[in-house]
Amino acid sequence: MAYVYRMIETDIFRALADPTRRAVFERLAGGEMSVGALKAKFAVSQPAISQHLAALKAAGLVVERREGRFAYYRLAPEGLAPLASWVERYRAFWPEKIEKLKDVLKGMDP
Amino acid sequence: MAYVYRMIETDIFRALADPTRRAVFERLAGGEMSVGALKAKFAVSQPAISQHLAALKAAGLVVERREGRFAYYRLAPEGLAPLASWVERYRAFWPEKIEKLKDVLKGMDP
DNA sequence: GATAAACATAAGCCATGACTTATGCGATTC
DNA sequence: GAATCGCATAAGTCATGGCTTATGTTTATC
Repeated sequence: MAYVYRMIETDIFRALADPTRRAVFERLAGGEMSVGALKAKFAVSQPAISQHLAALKAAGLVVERREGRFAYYRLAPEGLAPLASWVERYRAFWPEKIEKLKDVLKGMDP
Repeated sequence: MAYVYRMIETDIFRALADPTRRAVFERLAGGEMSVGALKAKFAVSQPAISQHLAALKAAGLVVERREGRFAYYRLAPEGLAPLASWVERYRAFWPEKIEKLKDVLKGMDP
């Protein structure tokens, strides 16, 4: 009976822990993309992209849309909800000034 | 010149991706703890705990306080700021109703 | 000052992960 | 309908990760 419940947070953290895979996720923030178009943006093989997408999909972070022989992937941002929730839980421990730091960091990112 | 800049997000995601290590972090939310006290809460060896703490510390998620031969660790919740910032960036993509889902999830966690 | 306690570090083991090339499979094109 | 395209899956390789059992190292105890 051990380990009956998989922790979705683990899947999400793991999916986003790899820099390439996280970059794929971030790319998709620009809009829906086919696997081939996505592959063109990275220095890895097509199977590698497919494998990353499968991991992101399993974590609930992207969704697939089939159209003929093409597969289009787009963000499933609601998949981040458990992650946001997890972080939120520890926001209670933050000193007030951290809120400002967070805003600064937000501004820093492209 | 490649890979000069380490991504702090990667360290944070990686640190929290392991269930045991994340559990250690969550434990520390209950308050400062010595390594020995922490070890008593988990079914792993003392070196394993020390290694997890080292990873969390390297990611900026906990801080160490030395007192004689004891080492006390406590949360550095501000270390979550880059993570919160990262999530925040994609909150823009969320549908409105997700905010409610997040609250539900928050209520579910112990 | 020798012993023990609390913790960190070293070294080794085994599983997993991220990548590759090779292959399969449905959809299109000729 | 044979060849090609777009993608997924299989299989293999190499590096990394998390764990273990030693082995320090520093501080307290006798």
